[in-house]
Amino acid sequence: MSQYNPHVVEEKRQQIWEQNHLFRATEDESKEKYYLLEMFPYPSGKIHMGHVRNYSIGDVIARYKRMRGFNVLHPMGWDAFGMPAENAAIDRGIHPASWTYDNIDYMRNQLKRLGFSYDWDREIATCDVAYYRWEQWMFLKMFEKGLVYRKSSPVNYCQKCQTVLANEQVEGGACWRCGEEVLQKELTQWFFAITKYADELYEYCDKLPGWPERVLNMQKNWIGKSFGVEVDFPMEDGTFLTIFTTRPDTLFGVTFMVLAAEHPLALSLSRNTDQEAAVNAFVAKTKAMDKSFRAEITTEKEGVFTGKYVTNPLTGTKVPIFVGNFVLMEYGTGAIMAVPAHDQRDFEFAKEYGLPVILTIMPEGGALQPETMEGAYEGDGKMVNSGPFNGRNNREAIPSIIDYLEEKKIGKRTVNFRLRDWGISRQRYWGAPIPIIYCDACGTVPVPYEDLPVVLPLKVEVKMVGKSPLAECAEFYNVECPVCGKPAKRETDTMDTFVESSWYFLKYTCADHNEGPLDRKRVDYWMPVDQYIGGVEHAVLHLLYSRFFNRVLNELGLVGVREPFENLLTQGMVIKDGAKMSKSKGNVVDPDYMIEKYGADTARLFCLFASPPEKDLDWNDKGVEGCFRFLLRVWRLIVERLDGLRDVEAVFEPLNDDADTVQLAFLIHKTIKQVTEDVDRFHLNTSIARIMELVNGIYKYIDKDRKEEGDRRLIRGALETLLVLLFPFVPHIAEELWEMLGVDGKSLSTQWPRYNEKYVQEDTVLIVVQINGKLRDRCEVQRDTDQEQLKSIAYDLEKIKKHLEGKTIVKTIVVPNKLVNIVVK
RNA sequence: GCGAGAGUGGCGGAAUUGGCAGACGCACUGGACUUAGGAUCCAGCGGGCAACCGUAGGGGUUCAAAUCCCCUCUCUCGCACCA
Repeated sequence: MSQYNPHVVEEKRQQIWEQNHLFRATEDESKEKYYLLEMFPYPSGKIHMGHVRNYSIGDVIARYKRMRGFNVLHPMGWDAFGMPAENAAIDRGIHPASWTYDNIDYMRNQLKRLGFSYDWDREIATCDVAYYRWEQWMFLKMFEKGLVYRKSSPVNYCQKCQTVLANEQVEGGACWRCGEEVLQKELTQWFFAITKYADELYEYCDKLPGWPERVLNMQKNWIGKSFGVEVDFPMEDGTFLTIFTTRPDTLFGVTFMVLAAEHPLALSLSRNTDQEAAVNAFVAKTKAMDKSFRAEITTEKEGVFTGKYVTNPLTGTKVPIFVGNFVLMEYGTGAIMAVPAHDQRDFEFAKEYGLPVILTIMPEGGALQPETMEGAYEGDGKMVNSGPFNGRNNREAIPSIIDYLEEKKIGKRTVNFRLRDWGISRQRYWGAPIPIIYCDACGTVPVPYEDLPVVLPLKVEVKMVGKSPLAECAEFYNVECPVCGKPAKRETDTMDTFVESSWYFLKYTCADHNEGPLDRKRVDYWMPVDQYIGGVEHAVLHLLYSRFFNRVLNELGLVGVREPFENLLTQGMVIKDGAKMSKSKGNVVDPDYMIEKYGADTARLFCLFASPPEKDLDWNDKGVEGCFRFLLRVWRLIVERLDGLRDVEAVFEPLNDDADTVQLAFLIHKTIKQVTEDVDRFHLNTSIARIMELVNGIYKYIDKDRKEEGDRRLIRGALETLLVLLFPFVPHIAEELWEMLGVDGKSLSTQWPRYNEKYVQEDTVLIVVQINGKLRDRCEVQRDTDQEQLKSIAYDLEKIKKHLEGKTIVKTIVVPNKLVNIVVK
């Protein structure tokens, strides 16, 4: 009898798959397509368990969908530009390109050894010129449409990575990649106008039922849509100070105004007044303050009077204008109306500077006094001190207040977003060059389409100098102006690597297409992605950028759909000893080691079985061993009985009335049903549990020596079913055993089994008998026994009789085929 | 602070709709086979001698609640002076 040797089995199967190009996808209008995508990895060196998990989940679905008859696209590639390649170059003197391509070779081999069913013919690496040249093309198109622009503004800067970061790449004031504190720097940078799509990106969150609520909330939160009103407060010189507020119901309580230090009026208002020196000093001090410190909620609220006043357009009251450290120039108009009675920040500021507090909302049944308040009242209630709106509920009054403001031309309805444009300039080498030329005479000139690609030069010394290494490469940046022919300079910044990942899913659909950016016909065949699988860490990065980019490409006529990802599954992290697996924590389990010790099938099985895909997975070496043992058990189940089963023809129903035999038939069909339903809703862990139960059931059945022909045929049917169900999860061992069984003319991987309704529902059902909702007994009865009969059966049970002694039956609830509940007093 | 999600045996986790709580696996205990067992097989495995009690805690709805509602606590994640 042959031993289970995963290495031999896996190598053999993988060779066969590769030789036969089994996972190659071709566009075929006659078949229903299914585009399954897992987030592509960064080629950092080796894959980690998070990858194994992500791709194991994906592979189950890919194989399952193929077995269900779908034309499946399941591609893989490399998010190959980025900082670590440069760091390796600096640390070890290896060129980023060779470091990257070596890693890709190694990791591709790892993925192949895990047996994932990718169409490797469509593999892409984003650092290939053939890829990024079309990104440059897209950049130029966006430039023409005004969707990419250059401006000077304060940007996030990581000292350690020596580059600018997008807002989405700053996590709690620190660099998302290295954790270094992020500084603010005034720089001229390129931006993608993602804010033009803010509203649509926000509103479509409600049209993505296939996405996890959590991710949609994070996106909505990030985009930050808020409804309010812009109100013009007249100033003494006849101009207006415009503010944005979501709380027009507190307008009557405004006692002062606050400008951001960066507000254009901050300095000009006090010019040539007594307050000038104080304001100048305050503005200088505030601007110099570290942004993350300034944004700290606990930072004390400070400000200075500008010497000027505005008039409250509703009350006619004169209120002073301050410059304050807690107002953000980036949000709204950079100026606020302050209502200390109903906003805690304003309250603190008012207390500090002795400003009045006017109450405009009274809590239900309350009697707040401005003099005795210890904090702002931010709840709802009845409006007071509010002229015509007195007595109304503040929330309900808001629409009519805004109507009133609009009518009087004091204000207008406005929607404000938190989202900022996406800064994509990176002062780094290993990225796609931005196809722009600066000419003293002609200004900013896009590289002509016929001059694309702007190839990233390989002969560049990579080092950390605070600017792009390309800025030191004269052959690169010295060019002729495409317009006037005079000497000009190339842009030396490269694009954020998130630009590459914003459209890679489109490139897969037509990876070999080089005559243009994308082959619309093939794009439209495959798009949208039916199922996307990846980590939740990209909820507001990649997943938001991609939605934006896809819209732009849709408008450029390159894609038919507006939303790229129909369904999204965010898998949990891999945890060990209470912490995320990571090199720095020293708790990593190396996939190579797992393959070496147990084989790919075991590694995959454990990742799938130990927890449901969307939850964190707690790594457990003993659990891995259990999975290996299970595969051994399956192996033995078949191999030990091969001789007696090889020439038997499978049946999937009992050929005699033997109770055990009938039961086995039921088990087969029930397992098919449950596994199908569970895989369909991504309950992969319970699918595997069901299959384990099937194995246990088969063992139990064959425990009694089954000599009868009919019984043997059913065993054969059970084993075939088992292997087919196992195939998406552990394809190597399943296929190997299938071959050993010698199933003529039937392919394991093309047929997902169907269950027979007849063997899913038994003729008898177990009825639970409760008294006052507590389980007292059970009994087996014929399916669909009528209610009255059920009642009398229940009353007749010994245990029930005992419990009923001396009690009065109030009523009896009968749930057909399920339970009887007797209510007694 | 705001928003979202979660809390079930020693552990990972089951329980489409309110209807047998703890499937499946790990760990553990006992036994069988064995020169040996870290292999395999069999049995047991929430607590309690029991009646009973048990899904973070408290209240409610219901014939019936892990599941629905309210309050409290704890944890995780995201955003955080966003006006």
